Amino acid sequence: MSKTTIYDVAEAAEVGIGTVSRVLNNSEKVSDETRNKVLKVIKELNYYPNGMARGLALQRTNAIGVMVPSFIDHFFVEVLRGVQAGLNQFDLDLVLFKVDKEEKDKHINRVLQGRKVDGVLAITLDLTKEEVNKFKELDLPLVLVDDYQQDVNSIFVDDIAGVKKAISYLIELGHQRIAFFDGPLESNHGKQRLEGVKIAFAEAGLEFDEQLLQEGDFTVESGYQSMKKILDVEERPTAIFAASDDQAVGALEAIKEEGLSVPDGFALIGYDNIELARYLDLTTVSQPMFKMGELGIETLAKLIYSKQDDLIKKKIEPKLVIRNSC
Amino acid sequence: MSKTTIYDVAEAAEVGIGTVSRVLNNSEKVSDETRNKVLKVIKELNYYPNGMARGLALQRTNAIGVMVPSFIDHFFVEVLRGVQAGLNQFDLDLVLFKVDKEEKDKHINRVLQGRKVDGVLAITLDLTKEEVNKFKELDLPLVLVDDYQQDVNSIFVDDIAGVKKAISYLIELGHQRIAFFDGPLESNHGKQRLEGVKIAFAEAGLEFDEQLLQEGDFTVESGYQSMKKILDVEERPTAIFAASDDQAVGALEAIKEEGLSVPDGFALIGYDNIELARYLDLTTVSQPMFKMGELGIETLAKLIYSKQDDLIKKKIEPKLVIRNSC
DNA sequence: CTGTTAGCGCATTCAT
DNA sequence: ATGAATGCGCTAACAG
Repeated sequence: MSKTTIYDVAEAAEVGIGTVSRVLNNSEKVSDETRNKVLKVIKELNYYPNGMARGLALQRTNAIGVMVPSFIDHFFVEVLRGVQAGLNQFDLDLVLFKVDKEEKDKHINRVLQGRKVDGVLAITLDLTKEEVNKFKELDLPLVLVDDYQQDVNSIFVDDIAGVKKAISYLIELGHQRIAFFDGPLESNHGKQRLEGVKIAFAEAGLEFDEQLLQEGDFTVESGYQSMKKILDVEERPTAIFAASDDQAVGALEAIKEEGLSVPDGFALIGYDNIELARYLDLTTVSQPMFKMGELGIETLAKLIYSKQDDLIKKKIEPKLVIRNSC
Repeated sequence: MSKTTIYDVAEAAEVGIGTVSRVLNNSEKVSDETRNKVLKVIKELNYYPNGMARGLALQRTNAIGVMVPSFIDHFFVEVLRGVQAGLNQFDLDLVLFKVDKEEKDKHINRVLQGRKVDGVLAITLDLTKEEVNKFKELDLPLVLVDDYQQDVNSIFVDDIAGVKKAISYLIELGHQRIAFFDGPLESNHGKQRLEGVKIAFAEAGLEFDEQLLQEGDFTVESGYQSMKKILDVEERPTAIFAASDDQAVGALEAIKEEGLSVPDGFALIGYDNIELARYLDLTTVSQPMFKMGELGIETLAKLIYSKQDDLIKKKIEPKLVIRNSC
């Protein structure tokens, strides 16, 4: 029972393997009679075609790769769920590749050259132009999710719009001194979000005090440290805007340690709308993560299986979810 | 540049493809001179072997499959992280298969027969004997994670011990009427945990009031509904033990709606120790999810690549994490 | 030590 | 409509 091949089926059905292959691939050129005969044998023998062999012959794997940073958090889980939901419409396998920042090149090469997938979804990977080019050279379809690049298919959220919504809201509430806990300034998100902050201030006729900018890395610990520093500033801000909910959570801890609370001591806004935010009653910028995953694979599938080659870009609008932290 | 094959390398290096294959597979039987020559060409041409072809020839894919329920929650994410961590030691790809309860058979067959993986990790899948047998018939190594079966490799947590710890703790605190919100009674966990509850009561010389048993499905909504029902019972319990943290969260909501709180209105204990539990200050039974994932792939790798065929079973002890919800 | 050849399982011409 | 032959890219056994 260990391995039924197309030859076994052909023999049992008393036809050639070509015919079996045809019914397998729904070719029209088979008489109903033989088709049924073959189908019956296939069922009896519980036969399924070997994926590797089919891949080799077809030059197609029927699988898509999803590259994610080694750091798996709520964000990716949501995106992954979206990917899976989208995957249901197609008959594709999902290969998960973890990409360490330290060994980015090695990991990318592996995905690229192993040729085990027909296309790749790169989630929040901050790929460089050079890295993206490798995909082009090898003609492997690529879609960036939560990342953006000039001439690459991208599904991304309008960072600047999201940030502006948050800052504007705080300003409306009367806040003028607002601290901003950003992610790494060399990351796309870090840059974009800082720019958004500046724009929002400018549009309100105010100026952002760079003293109140803290560079961090989206983690709880980072938010905690940033808040500690802000508490030491001579003229404290009245509001905190964190570039991730995790950072907001960290900030909250530091605020509590100081004997203060939210929103009385500080107004606080996060980013991402992770599940925890609801329980903490944290106002935050919501990113449609599930949707991004879904759109991502839909886009990729289109690229791969309908040979579309025009650039596909989808910008998604984030929403401000207002709760009681400011 | 689109496709460099072993033939291109052989030609450029002026050797036969056999030789190239040998250096690729670190065969000792190649002179240093030719080896270096080939290696140089490989680098120049940026050549990587085609995974499909290699898989076909070797009857080995260098990938492992992870089957997960369609319902992806915190629990699974932690396990997956463990899997990835463990995967790092080996050079394996990870193929993720979602298994719908409704189409279990179809999905399992696909994994089984597609033959795109060398072995499978089945996480929290409540596989039947029959399903497990399919793997045996096809000689595809299988490791159950968070699931148990007589003669299958399994990494599992001692459910009964975990439940006993929770119930005993409540009894110590003086509670006698304890409601239990279980998962589906036809699931392994559902059965085990209920049994644990009964044992714990028996050992304390008490009897479990079946009226206080609520069957649910591990979700927040389920916990909410169960709590609603319990609030209608004539003689209310003083404590609630939920079979998942999510259920505990749902119960908490219902308790709050009733104008009561925890631990004053009810003592509350959850199960899983998800991240949220910490923030809710919820006492809960901790399952080492990350560890389970790590152990799972370690076990699987051993089965596949060192041809061990003795049954491997690992029982992990859960811990009671005491916080302030009771 | 190295080149050549025969599969691995399937899709796809090319004949018929 | 169908069977036989060829190739997908690679490994391994076989000669030399």
